[in-house]
Amino acid sequence: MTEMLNTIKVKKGFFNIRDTLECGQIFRYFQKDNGFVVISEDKICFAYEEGEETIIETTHPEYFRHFFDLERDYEKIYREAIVEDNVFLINSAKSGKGIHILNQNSYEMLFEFVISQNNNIPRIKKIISTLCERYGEKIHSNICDFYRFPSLETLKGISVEEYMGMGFGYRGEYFNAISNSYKREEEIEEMASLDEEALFSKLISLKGIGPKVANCILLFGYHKTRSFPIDTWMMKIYQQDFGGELKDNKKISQWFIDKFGDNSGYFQQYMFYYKRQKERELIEGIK
DNA sequence: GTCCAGGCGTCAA
DNA sequence: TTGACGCATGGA
Repeated sequence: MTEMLNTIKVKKGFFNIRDTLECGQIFRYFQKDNGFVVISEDKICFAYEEGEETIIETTHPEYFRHFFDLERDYEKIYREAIVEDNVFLINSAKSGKGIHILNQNSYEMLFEFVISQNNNIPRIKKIISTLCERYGEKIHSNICDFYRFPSLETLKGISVEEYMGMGFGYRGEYFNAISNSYKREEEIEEMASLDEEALFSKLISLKGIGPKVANCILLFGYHKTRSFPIDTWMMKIYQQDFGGELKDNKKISQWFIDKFGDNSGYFQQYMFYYKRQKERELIEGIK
């Protein structure tokens, strides 16, 4: 059942595929040849740059047009960032203006970001791909065969020991507890109708989800942009580049949301990515 | 070997 | 309410 590969073409000005994928919002992608393979639900695409355009090849063009958030005016967001009164934000926006916030599956985001806590990105990706290969449905496609993220029913059947065997560490307990606290996978999708506050409190009531992970799920799983994840990197930014003195992560997050409103999530992502890039450059410079 | 990672739960004070 | 601590694991 091979279907036709369709092609989406996007102007590169305010869409950069590498920055969008590498800015820490997605774990299910990898480099191949001159581009990137991206997996979501039971769908896959291959994206690469050619001249002034980004080309996305897929049998599900409508899905990935929305997935990459191509309908939104990112130039507007960028323009609103560069008139803010903070030089670090302005530099971040100039550097990362091609970042889009993806529209990912909220069920997958919820579980994947539980793995992210106190963990590094390469390792998060590795754990997720092991989980999918071992327990996910195999999907065939013209781009390459891949494995779907395991269903809720499947997750319920995985023991803590099996999670440990995949490198989950103590997060295995959380997967066990959270998967058993839902009856149907759709319950997680359906929470999209809640407002930020209600959704946030539902999420942090789950074992293993605190304010940081909840904010990531709000932003990356539900596209609620009035959210602002505070991790170790954003804490550095808050202290070093905004002169912040609050200690409580929840309060710091709220402080940024009060400042940036509906742009919070986008600006957060510009800055997170930029800070990590600068750090890497610094390390490269020392070598 | 040591430090740290897109933190959180627990338990004292 | 806040602060300290332990937690599994592997990347750098």
